[in-house]
Order: sequence, then C-alpha cells, then structure tokens
Amino acid sequence: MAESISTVFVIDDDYEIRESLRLLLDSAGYRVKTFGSAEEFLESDQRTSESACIVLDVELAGLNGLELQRELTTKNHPMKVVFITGHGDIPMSVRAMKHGAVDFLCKPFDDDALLDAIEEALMKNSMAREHCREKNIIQRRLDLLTARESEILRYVIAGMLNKQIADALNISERTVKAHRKQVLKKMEVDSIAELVRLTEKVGIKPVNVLP
Amino acid sequence: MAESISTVFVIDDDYEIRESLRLLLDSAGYRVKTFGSAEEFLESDQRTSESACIVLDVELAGLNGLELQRELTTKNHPMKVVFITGHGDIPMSVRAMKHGAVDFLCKPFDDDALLDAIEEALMKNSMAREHCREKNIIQRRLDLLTARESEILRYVIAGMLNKQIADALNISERTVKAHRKQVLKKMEVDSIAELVRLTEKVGIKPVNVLP
DNA sequence: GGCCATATTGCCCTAAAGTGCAATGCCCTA
DNA sequence: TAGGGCATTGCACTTTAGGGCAATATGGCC
Repeated sequence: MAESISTVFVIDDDYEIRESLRLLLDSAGYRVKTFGSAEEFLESDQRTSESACIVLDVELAGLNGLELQRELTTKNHPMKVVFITGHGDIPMSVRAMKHGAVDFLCKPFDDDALLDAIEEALMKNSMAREHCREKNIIQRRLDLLTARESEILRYVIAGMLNKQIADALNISERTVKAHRKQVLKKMEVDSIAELVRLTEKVGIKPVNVLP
Repeated sequence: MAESISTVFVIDDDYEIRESLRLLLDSAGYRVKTFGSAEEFLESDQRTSESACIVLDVELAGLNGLELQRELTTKNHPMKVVFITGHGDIPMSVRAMKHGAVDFLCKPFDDDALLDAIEEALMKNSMAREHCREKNIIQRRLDLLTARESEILRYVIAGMLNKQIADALNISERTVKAHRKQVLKKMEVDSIAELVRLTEKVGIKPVNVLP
C-alpha cells in the first residue's frame, strides 16, 4: 500500500514560527500549509485526500484560536486541533480541551510533544473520516427508501413478524413482504442481522413493540 | 418519582476548604463526604445508591490528584472528577482534561462554575452507570452460554442461515437449530434483531462471512 | 388522457426457521 | 458406577419468510 501523506494546517500570526514549524513538519514527512490568520484559513481550500489536522495558535488577531475551534466544531468539521500558545492560561486551556482539542502546548514546546500530538490528531481525524464515510454510505441507501418502506424498516428491525407488522399497519402480510424485500434490496443487505447493524450505526430506532 | 440525592466526594488537604465546600454543597442539596488525602478516600466506602462525583484538589501530600485520577481510570471507575487547584499550571490542566476530567478550576473559583461542573460530572456518571448496568445484564446472560452456544451465536448474528452454519461447523442443521434455540432463550430475546442489538452493545463480533 | 411510481393484494410454491420427542455418546463429578 | 451437563442427530410437523406472476388502485407529472 502506498504511504499516505497527511496534511498539517499551521495557523499562527508569527511568520518566524510558521516557517520554523514548516521546517519541522516538512522533515517529519507531512504536507504543510501555513496561514497567518483564522480568516485566511477559512477562505482556503481545506479539502485533503488524506487525513489532516490543525496546529493552531490561540492568540490571533481577528478570529482567535478558540473561536476558530468553536467554528469548526459547530460546522461538524472532523479535523482535530493542536493548540500552541505563548501567553495562555489555565481557563483557556481547559476550554480548548473541553471542546475537543487534542493538546494544548505552551511555547517554547518540545518538538516531540508537538509531533506526538499531531500524530494523535491525525489518527482521530482518520477514524472520524472513516466513520463519516460509512454513515454516508448507509444514509444514501436509506434515502432510496419510500416513506412506507422506511416505516416497514423500523418494524422489521424491531424483530416483529410479518404477521404482526401487517396487523399493526392494517395491511396484508403479502404487502409487508413486498416492502420488506424492497428494503433489503435497497439497503444492499441479505439478512436482518446486517440490516440491524446498519441501522444501529446511523441511529435509526425500531418501533416500540410494547404499545 | 422520589428526588435522588447525589453524593459529592471532596478531597482536599486544606480543612478550611473542605468545610467551606461542605457548606456550599450541602446547601446545594448534595450529600457531601470529605477526605484529607487520596489514600483516605481510597480506603473509604465509595459505593453510592445514586450518582456521585469527586471534587479533587490537585496538590495533595502522598498520592496527588492527577495520580488518583489515573488510579480511578485504570480501575475503570465511572466517577467523574472536577479538579480544583491553588497552584496549577497549563500542562497539569491539560493532562487532567486529557484523562477525562470534567473541569479544572483555579482557586479562588466561582461557586456557580463549580456547581455547574459538578452537575455535569453527575450527569455523566449517571449515564455511565446506566450504560454499565445494561452491559452487566447482557454479560450475565452471555455467561450462561456454553462454548458451543457462544460460537453459534457469532454465526447467527452474522446473518448466516442454519444450513450455512451447519456446513461451516460440520454439524447437522438440526444441531444448529437446537443451539440457536438455547441462545435465544438464555439471552432472553425472541428475535435475531434483538440479539444483534444486544451483542452490538457489548462488542461481540460476528464471524467473518467471506472466508 | 397517458405514463409512472407507489402501495396494495391474491394465489401458489419453495425454502428456512422453529419445535416436540426421543435417542446416543462423551466427560466429569459425587 | 450412576447421574448430570453438553453436544449431537433423526423424524415429523407447523409456522414464517421469501418470491414469481399478475392485477388493482391512487396520485402526480407531462
């Protein structure tokens, strides 16, 4: 398998630091993209074919580091952040970590500490990407279902018999079978077990059996 | 439903602070237990009927706060920690948060900030307890299965037909049916769908179908 | 109006699942 | 050595699931 090249986005308003980090990360084998401000980063193309993460200075003119992080999380962006700071304090670091930062390093920091944090951020991003991709595939299949088929699906994954479903929906068993067949086909599975597993992954709840 | 009374364990080597926190938390409606050291806490009875959390001073003689936190996480203890500190620094707070602390407050802290953090810790503990209870119930049922039944289970939740399972294990289809019935009975479910959901919750993997 | 997607259902047949009953064989423990 | 737990299997029967084929009905769109 070809070695994948991960990207590290460096956002710091200090040119010296940007270039110093570029040197370090370049030689560590990453693709590096630097930005002098959060705005500059947001306007750029953040798409990457492989996993990526952000090394982010807390103190930035304009949108600061913590605000950018918040922006990313509300956008449900899967990229993880490693903070670096020159004049941070504890509340700041706690807030960053609460919001999912991988690490929060004070300048001058140890190169290895940064590289470790970056590796962790990349790994988490990689897993989040994979998870996201999987959910998208399932969702695309779910979107193929008609309203009625979705309804039948929720009965099927509750483990109900065709007869019971037919009774609950006041339709014939034959009709339930017809829908059920369509559901399995569109979801690209050939067993209830697989169907349950797929629906669990995207949080589809079975109908309540008790009432 | 009766109002549940949560417990807050306060661990701080400063008597004044312990009593001040007791006052605050008492009047906030919590059951409070105070300890002067990590060791004292560890030797105590930490069982509670309702949810609980720990307010923990970082600087403690003997086992310090971070070490106690580590101890708890390795023991897979579901109680969440809210740190308080007089002389903490950023690396310390980051380490605490990385290990799952709910918050890390510097003295003198805002009472409301502490109460908020405690509420969050209690809620997380409550959810963890519920999750744990559920897993225990499932595990107890799994423990009733014989080795062979567990094996059949992993084939069943892979969505394989009795015929295929029989073939894979080189036994008759009738035998598979017998085991399958036992599995459903012991797991207290009456459909494959429910069985799959249970096994997903405790991380039991289906057999690989491809090979 | 005509076409199409969707929902519905019947008839009929095959395959698979689920069960009851009974029996055999192995291994371990009291 | 007897009894218990477990794995195994056969036979026969009922219940479900799954499909093929065909038909009806409804509502929307061109």
